[in-house]
Amino acid sequence: MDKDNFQTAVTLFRKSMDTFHPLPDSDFEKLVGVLQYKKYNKGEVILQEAKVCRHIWFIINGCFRIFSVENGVDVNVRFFFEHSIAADFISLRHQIPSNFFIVALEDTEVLYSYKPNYHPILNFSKSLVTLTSAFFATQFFDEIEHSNTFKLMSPEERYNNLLITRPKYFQRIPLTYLASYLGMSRKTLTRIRSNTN
Amino acid sequence: MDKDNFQTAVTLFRKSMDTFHPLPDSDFEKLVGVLQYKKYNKGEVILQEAKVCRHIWFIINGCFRIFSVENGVDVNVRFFFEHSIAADFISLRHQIPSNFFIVALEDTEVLYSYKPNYHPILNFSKSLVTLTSAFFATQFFDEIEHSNTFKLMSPEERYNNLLITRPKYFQRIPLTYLASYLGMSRKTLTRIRSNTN
DNA sequence: ATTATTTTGAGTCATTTGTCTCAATGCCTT
DNA sequence: AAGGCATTGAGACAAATGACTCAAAATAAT
Repeated sequence: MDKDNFQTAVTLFRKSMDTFHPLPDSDFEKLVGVLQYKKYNKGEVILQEAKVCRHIWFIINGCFRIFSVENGVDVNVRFFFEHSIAADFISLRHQIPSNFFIVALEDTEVLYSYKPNYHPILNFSKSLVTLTSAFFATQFFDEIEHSNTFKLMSPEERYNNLLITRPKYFQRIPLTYLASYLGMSRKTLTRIRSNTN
Repeated sequence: MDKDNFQTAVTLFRKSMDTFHPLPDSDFEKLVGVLQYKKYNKGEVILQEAKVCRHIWFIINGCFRIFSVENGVDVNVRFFFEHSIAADFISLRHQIPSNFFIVALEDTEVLYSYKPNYHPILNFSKSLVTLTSAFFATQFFDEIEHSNTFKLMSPEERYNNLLITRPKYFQRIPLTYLASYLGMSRKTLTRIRSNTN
């Protein structure tokens, strides 16, 4: 039943938000008021390139990938797993057309919200602003670490680093997709794996 | 006179903070209360590798580079110019030893602050939290764009992209340093610039 | 279970990139 | 002005990476 799914999802959502900053019940309830529950099938398109990203998704279970198509080839720039917040953040923030597709990599359950609905709420209380700030800070630090890998590490080191820091990626993301995420061709990734294995 | 320098710097600092979020005078004054003025000479070490980053710097004029030394070679991961906020943000946030050096690339004037002094203030009012949030959001978006270049672009495209988006870098940063920032060897950068093989 | 589709590993060959090196140039200091 | 250091461009060669390809293996669909 979808109502049950929604309640379970909201519980998970709160637990996840608490890791950024614990909210008073009243603030959290305001947020919940603008959330909706939805299921996507594997392969379903969540955001189309050239469209403006107007929603934000919290993933209950499953996975999204965000990628752009360069000369007919998918270049995956990021993956979103359960308990994380997904969007094209740049398109979402500035309400400009996205350069990317977002597609479900697995059957995926989400809570999602429409920007005109949730955005005013994020500015409602100091707690909610603090939550948002902690979210962006965390994302920023992750992204620094990620972009540093391209300067500090060889392809093989990036591979080994990902194996250690994100082992889940190798269980759930096809190597073809991981290659572009690691900034190398599939051939290079295969070479690294056959030397290391 | 240093007192004049401080006042000029504070005016510039306020203008810069306003681009994130305009603060009430009382909030801004609280911030100013924990700021100090300082000049660094070109080549001066601001942060030592393995030390914890306990300060944050606002650059009035000049430039810092942040880099790590890999097998005796500097790998520059980022540059900080005037009107921007510099630190090893990860070391600063978690108060863990830094993997990087920060060194002045030019004679540089800064306002700076000690974390135990400024940190409580950033949580003092909703406006200050909003400012912080806007800062992290901006940094996050910039870092996404930057890390995407390594997946979406060839070395030559990254070079041309930087030429367009950050022309200042080419006027003030030696090519040797830019090469590592662009994730390529100096030889490759030279080849691209002379368009030979 | 059978068929279709996706994913993967690997071979060949061309291209790109890196390492090491040296000399020319430019900049800073005295 | 002269000497010293930093920066740059480039040659020679080796190593790494990518494009194209095919077949085997794994997965999904009927």
